[in-house]
Amino acid sequence: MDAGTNQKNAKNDCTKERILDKAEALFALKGYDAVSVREITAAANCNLAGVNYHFGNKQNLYLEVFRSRWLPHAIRIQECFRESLEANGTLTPSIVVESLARAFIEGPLSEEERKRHHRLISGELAKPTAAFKMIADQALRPLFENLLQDLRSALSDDIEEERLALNIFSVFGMVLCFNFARPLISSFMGCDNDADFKGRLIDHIVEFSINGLGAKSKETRL
Amino acid sequence: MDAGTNQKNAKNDCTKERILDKAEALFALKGYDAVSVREITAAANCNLAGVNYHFGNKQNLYLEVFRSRWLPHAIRIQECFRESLEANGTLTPSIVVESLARAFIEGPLSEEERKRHHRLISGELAKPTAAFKMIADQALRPLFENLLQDLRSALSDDIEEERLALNIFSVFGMVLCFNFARPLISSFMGCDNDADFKGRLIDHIVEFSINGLGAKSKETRL
DNA sequence: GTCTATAGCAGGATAGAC
DNA sequence: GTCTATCCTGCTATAGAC
Repeated sequence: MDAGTNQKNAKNDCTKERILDKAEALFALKGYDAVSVREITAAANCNLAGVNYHFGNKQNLYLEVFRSRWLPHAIRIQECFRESLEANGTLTPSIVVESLARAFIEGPLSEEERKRHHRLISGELAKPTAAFKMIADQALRPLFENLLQDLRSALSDDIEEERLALNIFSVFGMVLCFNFARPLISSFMGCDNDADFKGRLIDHIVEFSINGLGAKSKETRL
Repeated sequence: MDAGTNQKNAKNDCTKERILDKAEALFALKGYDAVSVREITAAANCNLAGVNYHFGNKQNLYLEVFRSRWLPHAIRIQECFRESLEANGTLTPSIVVESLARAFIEGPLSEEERKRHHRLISGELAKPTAAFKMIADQALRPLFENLLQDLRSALSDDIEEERLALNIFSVFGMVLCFNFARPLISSFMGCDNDADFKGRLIDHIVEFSINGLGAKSKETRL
């Protein structure tokens, strides 16, 4: 399928990398406990013992999937977000929200990559494992801190810290939910889950959020 | 712990019910695949064979947990929501949103029940099994259809159907995310996840949503 | 670095006594 | 309806040949 032609793949498309690829796909699809090492090695077309040789045990393989696959994808998404902010120049609330929504819903990843990425994080949010601390420290919290700064300068600066944080989680919650429950949503709404729907989704999130955020900059009560 | 004294428990607090109770708790805590039948029967203080005798197999036990535990809780939450709507008389957007958020975040369930309830549905949203169809048909879709009606009459009635549905998912997404990622959120925000925080969360959701919704009734473009 | 072979154990499920 | 005893499959992990 993936006809990698660069030098890196020529050497790296070895057993270890194939195992990581298949492990990522299977863990995303079925969750840690539902996937066996046998299933992974069979899919990777290598021997059962390969996982223990390269990663020590199944747990470490799972962690390595997050370290070497999930995390780089998260960083690409966040870079896409920041590039969009910089391309726009001034920070307005709607630019921040639209850049964020677009990076996560359309973003730099392929559709398959995006799906795997979100299924992996969904699993960790639902039932955190050792991988959770890593992704919280290295991806989620830095993003949260950046968003705090971005929105603080985009909104009036007398906004209460807690309200600012709740605003971020509201926007982020919408983005996450629309990603992770999108099949349910398009099924209930009776429309296709295609690129056009994604675009309308982003428009909606921006519009909905700006009004929610916007009111905060006008009022000083509480 | 649970000193049930009514007649129903006197007869029903038998092996079958104990298995269901422990299965609900364990499936919520660790997910289907990570829980063994041995673990459940040990917790329920009964024999290993009890699960197969009463439920046929592990899958059916899981389904029965949703049928006999999750679904009744979902119905109690929705009843709480509708009672709140009726107690308020006229349907305004803020009454609909506040009633919804309150029913799901504070609601009629105990803290433990609520936690189990949300962990079970999170697991099904992340990795749907046969239980998903049941809860979608019998709980999620009816709630969605009711909310469509409620909000249509609370907002201007020339609102586009898709926008109405997206509004519902936005509000619902915030409620779900604040439930299911609340430990993460209070950790990032550095505040306790107590009753007072829940109250502020509900206020925030209402305020944020009303501004997001409100704009829709003013504009007719697109 | 990759393989075969296997140890050692935990899983779901069943048969049959009580 | 509950128990014991057991089957058998599938799992992770390891030892050791190549």
